[in-house]
Amino acid sequence: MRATIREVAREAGVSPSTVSRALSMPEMVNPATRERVLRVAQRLGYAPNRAARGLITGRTGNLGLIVPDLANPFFPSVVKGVQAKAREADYAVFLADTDEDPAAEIGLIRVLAKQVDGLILCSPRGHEDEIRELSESMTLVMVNRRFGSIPSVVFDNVDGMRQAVAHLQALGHQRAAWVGGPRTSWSTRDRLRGLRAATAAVGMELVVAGHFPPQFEGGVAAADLIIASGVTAVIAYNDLMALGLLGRLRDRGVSVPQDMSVIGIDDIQMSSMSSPALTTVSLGKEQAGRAAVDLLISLLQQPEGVRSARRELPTQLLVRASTGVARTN
Amino acid sequence: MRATIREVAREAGVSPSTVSRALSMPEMVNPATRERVLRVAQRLGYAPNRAARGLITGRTGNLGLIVPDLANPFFPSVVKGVQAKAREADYAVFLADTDEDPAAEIGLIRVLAKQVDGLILCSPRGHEDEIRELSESMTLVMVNRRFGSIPSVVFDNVDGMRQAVAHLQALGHQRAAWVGGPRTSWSTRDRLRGLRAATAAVGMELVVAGHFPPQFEGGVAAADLIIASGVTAVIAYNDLMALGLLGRLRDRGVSVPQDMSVIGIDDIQMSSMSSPALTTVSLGKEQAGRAAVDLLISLLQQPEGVRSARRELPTQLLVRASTGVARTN
DNA sequence: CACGTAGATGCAAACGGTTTCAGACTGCGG
DNA sequence: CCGCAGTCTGAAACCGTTTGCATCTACGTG
Repeated sequence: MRATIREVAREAGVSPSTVSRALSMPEMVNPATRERVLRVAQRLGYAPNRAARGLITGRTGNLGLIVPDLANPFFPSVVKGVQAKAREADYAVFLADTDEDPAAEIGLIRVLAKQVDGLILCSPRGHEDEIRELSESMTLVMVNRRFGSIPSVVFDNVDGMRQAVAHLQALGHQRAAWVGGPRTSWSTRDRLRGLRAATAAVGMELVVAGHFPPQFEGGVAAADLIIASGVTAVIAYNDLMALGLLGRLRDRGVSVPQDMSVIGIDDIQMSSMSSPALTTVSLGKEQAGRAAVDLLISLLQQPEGVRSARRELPTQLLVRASTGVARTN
Repeated sequence: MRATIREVAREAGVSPSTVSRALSMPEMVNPATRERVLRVAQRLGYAPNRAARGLITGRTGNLGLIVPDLANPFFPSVVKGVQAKAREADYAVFLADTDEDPAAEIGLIRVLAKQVDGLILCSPRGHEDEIRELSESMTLVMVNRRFGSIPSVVFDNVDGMRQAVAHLQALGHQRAAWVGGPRTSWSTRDRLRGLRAATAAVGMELVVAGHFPPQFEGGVAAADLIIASGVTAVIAYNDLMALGLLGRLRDRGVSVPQDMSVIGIDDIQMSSMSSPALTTVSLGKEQAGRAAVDLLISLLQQPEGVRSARRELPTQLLVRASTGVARTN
């Protein structure tokens, strides 16, 4: 079927070793023969079998990427970034979706681990101990989570929350609510931490509404609590939930932004299309994917040096139509 | 690092061949030894190296999946379906995103082809000849496209369009417009074909607005043409475009559904969240992904039999708030 | 002219499995 | 006691590469 290195060798009148060298260590072979080999390889459409190569080199040329839920538009964006960067570096990407299930996550990591050089865990929900243990037997990078010395790419949630709070304060809000995401999500904790710091700094009161599924429905479910709490502004764990809030608030006759200001996080595409358009803390999602691949590849190339590295990406508040001057009673 | 078959063999006091058999042809080995081997394998955490196995068996246990654009929510859904089904069948999935670029598509197919047993091409934009040629050297399944005898999974666009037109007719519409997707998309042609048949059958006039990018912006761009055309209803190639239409219509002061009815296709999540909520032709996206994997695996298992197979999935009109009784002048 | 050296190439082993083939062992009938 | 069939098992070849080492050639040098 496909040409093998032996056929190329025979056709070019050299040994397989020479073909191999002509392709991967060009300076070790006579320019004339190299030229001849390359031409034959070209003609036969030869490309080395990566599995066979991986067998001996111990490197597969594959990356693994694990995400909690592709149905949340945040993740496809990250995947796109990973994909693009990996392709540039000539890596292929294995993708797995855990459906927000920590157990499935660990299982998938285990099975994928054997087929890749490195793994990117996007917003992993698994237990710290398990991830830490895995990180000792393979190189992995986390996105949207940080603990221990495991390499990671995260967003500057603290600054993002600071911007959001500053915006609300400028609009005269004095009490704001936080609608949290999954209990197992690191970023929900990190964001809440940032929010606490930011509200405390400006003397704003913060009402914490607890944990909800990180989906549209989660926002819908949280809305009535928010209305009852008497705040004039609400910040949601992500845009999907913020949009859910928006929907339910409208149904309840609470007009946004006159009666209530709503801020999301992520800047997914549809948040610019809602009505009112959603004010949100924008994250460089594709950029995070690319950064994770960068980090992973640099770790793979390091002989056995620093096993730790961290990147923190900036966040930016995008003011749209869902925030306004606080209602004064 | 990881246990090899030889270590298991030594530990269990048998030869590597026996270990191999104990694992993959259980009935060929004495129950007692098999038991012993399995226990040792379990204890050592042994799992066969798939690359090594693939080298000799010629099967990698991997599937490839190529999509035009993960940023369009249609595709993540399909990916999810593929992913889930593949995992059940113990296949790992390579994912690639072509960014709607036919050239990149062909390139990615070529590079992925060598590392997988089969390939799923979702809404491929490439040229028929190239795909046909590729299909001869490997097993592939297309989703959302059909030509020649290449195995495929498609939606029953004709019936979907029929339902949409029937709905519009019942509301009294006499002139409707079609906003097409990419020229290279098979389904845009297929849908238009269905639409032509359906409108002709009921004596409705159809205005074809041409081709637009299959994104929100494409719908925005098409909106003014639609308004100018004087129709009372419009059907868009996909929901993203329909949402773009909705947005621009509102900006232009055209109220939906009083002045204009809008129908999308795909039933992506956000179409139920827009205002007004979008009437759309719902497609079983995850189901399509699963069906494609099913098909692919059955093709792989066939000794060399029928190389062709087709599945057509039903479509269903979902009436929401963006369609209403035709405006009477 | 003998010799050391450097550059280019080939040989063969290795990677971690699977599979063919043949041999060892068992139990059984003659 | 021998032969035979049947069941298990092990040795070895193989998949397609890479790579350490040996070989060979040609060349410059003393």
